[in-house]
Amino acid sequence: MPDRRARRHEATRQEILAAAWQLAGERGLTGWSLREVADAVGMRAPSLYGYFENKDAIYDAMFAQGYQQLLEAVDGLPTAGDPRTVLQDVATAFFDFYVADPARSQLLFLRVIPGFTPSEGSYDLAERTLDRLREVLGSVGINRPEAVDLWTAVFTGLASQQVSNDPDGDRWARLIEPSVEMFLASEPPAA
Amino acid sequence: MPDRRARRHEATRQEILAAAWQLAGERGLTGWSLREVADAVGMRAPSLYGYFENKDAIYDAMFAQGYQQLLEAVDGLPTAGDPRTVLQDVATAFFDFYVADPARSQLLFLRVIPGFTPSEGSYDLAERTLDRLREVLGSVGINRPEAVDLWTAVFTGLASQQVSNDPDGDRWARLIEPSVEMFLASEPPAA
DNA sequence: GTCTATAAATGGATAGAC
DNA sequence: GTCTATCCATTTATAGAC
Repeated sequence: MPDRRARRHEATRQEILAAAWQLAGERGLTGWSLREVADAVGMRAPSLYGYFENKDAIYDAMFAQGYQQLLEAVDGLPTAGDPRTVLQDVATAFFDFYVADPARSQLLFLRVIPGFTPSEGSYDLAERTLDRLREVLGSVGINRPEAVDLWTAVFTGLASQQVSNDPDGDRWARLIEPSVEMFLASEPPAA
Repeated sequence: MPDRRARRHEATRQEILAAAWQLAGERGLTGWSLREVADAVGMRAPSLYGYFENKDAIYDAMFAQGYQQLLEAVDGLPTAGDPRTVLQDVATAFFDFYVADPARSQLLFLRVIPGFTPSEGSYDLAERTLDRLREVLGSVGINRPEAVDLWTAVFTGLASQQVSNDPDGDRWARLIEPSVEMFLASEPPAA
């Protein structure tokens, strides 16, 4: 068990990240400054440097945290069982995750921040998340690498269109089910 | 025929836009300043204000120009004929357009710039481009609005995955043809 | 039409006191 | 661990001379 000081430090880090997420959600992924984050947690900007080396380190922690959240969302899903049901569930979970926080999705799935590259550790987490998706799809007989790539393209595409072109509606959300059917028809699960 | 002065003015505007595209391509859509654009065209930053009201006006002109380019790419495509061929052509044309300039694609298809909204005129151009796509798809019997939405989702998805996850390869490009087949199987062209 | 000069604000980041 | 003070660079944008 870590000592009190280390835990307090970690708690403050989380507060800072929460404030950054909030601002990113309100003003766009790149639409906030360190001063604003500091204000939001009741600090002055220089104090942030006791918790993060620089702004990119905050983005990196957000990147890792975002994939951690996605990993948990995918982990909570049932595997095996009726392929149609499993695929609808994972498709819906991913879609919901994507549209729930468009700024987060830009950070995780698009290359939007000039000069920012995730650290090796954060990137590993992204890999593990994709591995977990492969497990879920594999559990219902979707194993071809090309099928997995097609799956990610279709559902990032649906979610991205939803966010960009109908942010308050469900124009593309309604296409999740037909998309799964389309996918299943062209990619019949192997035994 | 406009007088020499107006034409020179327009030519300089185009030079400025070309420089902005170049910088956006090299450093990301938001990774450049007015000063750098000015340098690239051999001006000082304040002189740009003789051609564009502000930076967002440059983004707006780029937005319009990008959709103009897409419109021309779609207009150059054959309509009618074998549905499979027509759809492969339009899918490939769109995919190539998207990956040819990821910064342009972020501007046109994603909401990446904090605070920027295209002007009404520029947005109209985007609408006309989508109308033209509807014509092409309609020419081979794809008319249902949901089918068009699904089409845009699938192919923005493929292209976006290609750019973000395999920028120098063809991992998702190779899925264009199977995706068209998948789409056709689930959305048989109406007579 | 382009320049110099500069405003006015904002940004990330560091030094050093407490 | 947090602060004040400040650096230093950068940004968009304007005023006014040439």
